Amino acid sequence: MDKLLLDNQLCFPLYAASKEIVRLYTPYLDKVDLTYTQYITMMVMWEVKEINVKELGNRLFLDSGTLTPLLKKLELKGYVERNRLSTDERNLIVKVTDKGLKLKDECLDIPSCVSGCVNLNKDEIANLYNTLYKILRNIKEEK
Amino acid sequence: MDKLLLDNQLCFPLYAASKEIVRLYTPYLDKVDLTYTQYITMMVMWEVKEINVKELGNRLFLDSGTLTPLLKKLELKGYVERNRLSTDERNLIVKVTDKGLKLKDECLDIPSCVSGCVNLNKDEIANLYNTLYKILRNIKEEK
DNA sequence: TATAATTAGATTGTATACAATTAATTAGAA
DNA sequence: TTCTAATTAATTGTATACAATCTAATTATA
Repeated sequence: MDKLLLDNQLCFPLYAASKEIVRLYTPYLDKVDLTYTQYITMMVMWEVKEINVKELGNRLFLDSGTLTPLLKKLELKGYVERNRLSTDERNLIVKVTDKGLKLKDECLDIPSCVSGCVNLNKDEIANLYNTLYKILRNIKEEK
Repeated sequence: MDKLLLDNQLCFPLYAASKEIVRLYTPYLDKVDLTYTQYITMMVMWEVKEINVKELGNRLFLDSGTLTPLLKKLELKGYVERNRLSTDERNLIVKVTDKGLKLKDECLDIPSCVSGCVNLNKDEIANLYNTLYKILRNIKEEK
């Protein structure tokens, strides 16, 4: 068995499926002028309202090299504010604006639109979800 | 149930796990001077020896915007040759070189190194593999 | 056969990703 | 307290990704 055959890789379909699903989001995200990465960033902001870059990066598995320019764009669009924490100026606090909160209403239908295209049954969804988070936990533990 | 909560997304752990696993490859791929995308491209080349950009893109779920610069880099490293098909000059034929074939020997241990870190059992691997390819098939059908 | 339509790659522009480094700030130890 | 270590973002550089456009080559068709 050839371990270097593309068909024998687990990572490749993961990589490809991830990209293809993100691509499915594009037409819907275009309508609200967000990229996929900006969209998941806003999800965190809708949930926590306020967070520093470090913790945001932990949740999204992204570092400041990705987040700094991305957050500047979200700030330009008026969805978040960026301010240093007065008690510890190393921390940049990202805070969702009213406009940012309102954006959520426009995104409500996006998840169902995309999940329709992926077309998995409930068991497959649950198993996939659990396995993916198991992978993420395993990798995080080894750091 | 909040459909726009990050924890309720299926795409997000897919996106994050994909990135994290690709990152696991990096130290091993650095040793053979390949990026992950270059690595999966070489996998196809090891299998088929010769292919045009279009078909390569179909297999890898990548387009010429990604592949053209990537293939030029692989050519610079001496792993592939790029030549137009004389019978139809629109086609660029990518052909693996002897040096490219030899590279495979240096990559033999990479899959097992990475799969060790992911740490899933056989059933989980099989289920994940099947579900991911089901997603890819479903998305491809809808195009 | 002349022209329109199609096809295959290449190019352009925008937006990630991430390693490595830097800068500013704070915490901690001598 | 003073100076070193650690922490947090920002920056730099390289490599994807991909939509949109462009160019050249080929095919289809009126």
